[in-house]
Amino acid sequence: MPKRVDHEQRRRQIGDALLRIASSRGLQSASMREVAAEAGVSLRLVQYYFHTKDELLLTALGYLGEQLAARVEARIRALGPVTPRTVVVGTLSAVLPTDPEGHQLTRAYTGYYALVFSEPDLAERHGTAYPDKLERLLARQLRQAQQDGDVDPELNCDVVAAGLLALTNGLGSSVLGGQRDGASALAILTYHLDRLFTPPARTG
Amino acid sequence: MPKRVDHEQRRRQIGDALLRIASSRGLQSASMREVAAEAGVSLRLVQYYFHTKDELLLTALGYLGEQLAARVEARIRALGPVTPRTVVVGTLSAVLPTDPEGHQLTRAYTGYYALVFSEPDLAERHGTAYPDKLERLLARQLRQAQQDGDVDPELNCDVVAAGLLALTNGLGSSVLGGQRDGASALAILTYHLDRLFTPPARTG
DNA sequence: GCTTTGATGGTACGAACGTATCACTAACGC
DNA sequence: GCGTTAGTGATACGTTCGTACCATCAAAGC
Repeated sequence: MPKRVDHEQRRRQIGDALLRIASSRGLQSASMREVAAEAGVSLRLVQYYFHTKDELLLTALGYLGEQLAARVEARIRALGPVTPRTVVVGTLSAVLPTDPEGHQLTRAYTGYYALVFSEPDLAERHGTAYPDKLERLLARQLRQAQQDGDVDPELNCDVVAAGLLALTNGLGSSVLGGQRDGASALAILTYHLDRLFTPPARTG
Repeated sequence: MPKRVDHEQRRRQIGDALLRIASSRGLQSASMREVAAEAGVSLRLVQYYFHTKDELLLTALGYLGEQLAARVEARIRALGPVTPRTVVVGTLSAVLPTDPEGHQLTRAYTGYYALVFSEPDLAERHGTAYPDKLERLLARQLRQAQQDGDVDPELNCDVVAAGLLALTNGLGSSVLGGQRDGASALAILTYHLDRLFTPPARTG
């Protein structure tokens, strides 16, 4: 055997190069040759570690998911004590492209989202359950907040959670589309979250 | 001169073929050859009426905008008397993929949205002001509703309008992604609109 | 009636893509 | 120490793309 190279490290290096391209020039500019150049390796190397392009795309998508999960977790922890409100705010604000990392994540995810339309079978080989899980987590936190008296008990948590996630995704799209910047998107999200987490002022 | 053909009609025929492909197989499957086949004409014809592919894409995007505007207008009229509420509900529900036409529109728009990431100069040659105009229209209607006493006067209409549009776009994306169907997306939108258009129950 | 010109068909060209093939290098097993 | 094999390089193949080129046909102008 030859040089004994760490395969996982090499795969990460190449997968990260793909994600970098996806967030800068767009995912569909991420050809095998472009990825190889970005990673500083030869085209053959990319083929060697990923037998096909679909395998590369799927693997990189996995890395992207890990990145996002770590970002969400870091956000929540940075918000101090873990309460339903901090979990919801942290999760949603982490998804928003408010900083370069968020921008990169959103851009890459959008690229994958668009890719599914042309290659629907790609989604089947990858658990698309991620948004569903996020939605259920948000709904659970909202129900807890209701019990804590921080959210109007008459609200339908499932519907509100779905709405919050859709709102955040829509805001992210508008930022990527250049319609507004990350700060104002975050302000809009915060406005709605503040309204949500204020108990109904029944005394006027 | 030869057959004296109606150019505008031919351009529509070809542009509509592109939009059909965009909503069925995805916009990036809409090659010049595919469009020609879908329109039932030769590749040369497509080149004749659209000197370049960008011109075809831009023209078809214009047709798409007209289609959406007509749909929005029809929705509002179908809701009966023109009030701020019917305008807001009609506009947002028209954008949602609740029926085949809405599905087609959303799919095509999503394709264009994704295209802008790889060809940013394409957006510059096309007034991207459409979402902004929609947002301002919604904000105006909300302010009117506030004056009519149908909406909490303490709400920030600009922020709420932006939120509603983002919510609707996010819901549309989730439908296209197969996460939920158009009916439940409409239910979520309606839930939030109902909450918005109910004056604050200050009397409990 | 011939010529000009708008409309159309067929096909070729160069580039980029994903993938496959062939050749070579260097380290480990025995 | 030498053959086996993991790792790497260069390049070729077939396809698809946008676009360009050449030929043809038919209607209008004089």
